[in-house]
Amino acid sequence: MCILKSEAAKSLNTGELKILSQNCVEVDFKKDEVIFKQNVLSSNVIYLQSGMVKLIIAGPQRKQILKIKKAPCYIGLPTTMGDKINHYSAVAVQNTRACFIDISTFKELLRLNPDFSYEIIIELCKSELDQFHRCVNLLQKQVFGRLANNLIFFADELYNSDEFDLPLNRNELADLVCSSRESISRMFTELADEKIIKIDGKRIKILNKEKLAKIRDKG
Amino acid sequence: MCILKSEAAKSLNTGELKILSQNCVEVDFKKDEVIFKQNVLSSNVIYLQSGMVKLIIAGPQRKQILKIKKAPCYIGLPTTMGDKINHYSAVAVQNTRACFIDISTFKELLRLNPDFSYEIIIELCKSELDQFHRCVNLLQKQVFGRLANNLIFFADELYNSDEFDLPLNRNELADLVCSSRESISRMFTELADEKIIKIDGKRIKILNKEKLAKIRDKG
DNA sequence: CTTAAAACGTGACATTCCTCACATTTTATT
DNA sequence: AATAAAATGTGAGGAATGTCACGTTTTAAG
Repeated sequence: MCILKSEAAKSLNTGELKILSQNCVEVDFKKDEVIFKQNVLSSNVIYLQSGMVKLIIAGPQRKQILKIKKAPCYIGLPTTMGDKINHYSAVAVQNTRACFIDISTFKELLRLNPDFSYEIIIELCKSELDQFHRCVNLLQKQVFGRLANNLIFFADELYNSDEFDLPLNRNELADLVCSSRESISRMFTELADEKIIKIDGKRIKILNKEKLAKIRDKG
Repeated sequence: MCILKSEAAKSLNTGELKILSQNCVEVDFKKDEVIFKQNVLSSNVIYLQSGMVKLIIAGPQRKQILKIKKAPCYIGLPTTMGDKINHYSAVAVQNTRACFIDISTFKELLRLNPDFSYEIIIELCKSELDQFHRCVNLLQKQVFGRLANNLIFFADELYNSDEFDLPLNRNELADLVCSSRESISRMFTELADEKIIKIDGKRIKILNKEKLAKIRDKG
């Protein structure tokens, strides 16, 4: 049963786990499949078992990739609990397995088990702090710094390796750092020219992480 | 007792309210006084009884005003529960009365009362959704749109009036919309020239709200 | 009331980076 | 393999806006 692996679920007892297992459906998604959609009624809390997902919001001018999340984690907690309607979409960037928990079941568990609630509260708080930092970073740095920031995030947080396949194409990278496809292209070639990264299509290898970190930090 | 007025506190019973009242201190702050400070150990959840507060984070290049919050509300919930150290500061922008709740008391209440936990969860979720929208707005709009957005926010959400005294000076407005003092100045004069607003020092009167809303929406 | 300090307004200039246009490469489809 | 479609790279030009410099106004302090 999927959610068993969740931190928060450790605090559930056998009876509660049974409730959960009876109201929880596992679904597989292929790359680019939509897991939930902005403006649609939200009725499930989703726990990612495996894979990776991008959260996308339709902004006033263009779409914006809010963040990329890797299993294991919850997705859509704020949008499911915070409003009746989804405020953003979730799309698989790899093959992904997700566990859909009915919202009333989830609420029931929160009510039954304060420890579970507590874990969820901590998770929400951390996520909001994270969001503050991400936002300030995007706002105050120039495109170069924002791109470097994300490349290092990919290497350190998503793939645990300095060589990886980009989870996004150039257009989506632009949507992630709020720039344009052309600028991303230009910066990639510049980073490659300076031997900071090596690029081959979607394949990225970070050659000089100190320099890249300097670009990230200087903005 | 201050926190009685909180939505979440409605779910507390008499015994729980007693615990709360015995571990809760009211403090008054004058304009510009610091309520809590970034990078300092966080040990209290704060409930604003009256007044108004700005949340400020030190960004990579400059300071950033995350948001302005008006009583009654909690402040610092994410930063107190999400980490040991404050990730941002809170400063009064008016005379403000705040209720400091010891964090262990707060956690105790969360554990005792699932309804209270639930209310906090909902509040955190809404706040994160809000933060997503604010962030995307700041990222995708030009300075004009961001400024217009905030002027309308001041009028509609903070003061419930189209005439008000700005809670921030020009420099702080720049920190709020991530721009420069000079740009804010120039935009104010331009908005005044077009008879969209009337300015007299800190006093602002919105003369043509439709036009202002158009500027906000067009970016 | 006087004076210093802070806040504010405005012009000139430089920089970042977006947009448009088009060529090239890669991927998908038949 | 041939063709279409999508993704990518690159140059030129322009718009938005930050920075610097300086003058003026407002506020605070003595």
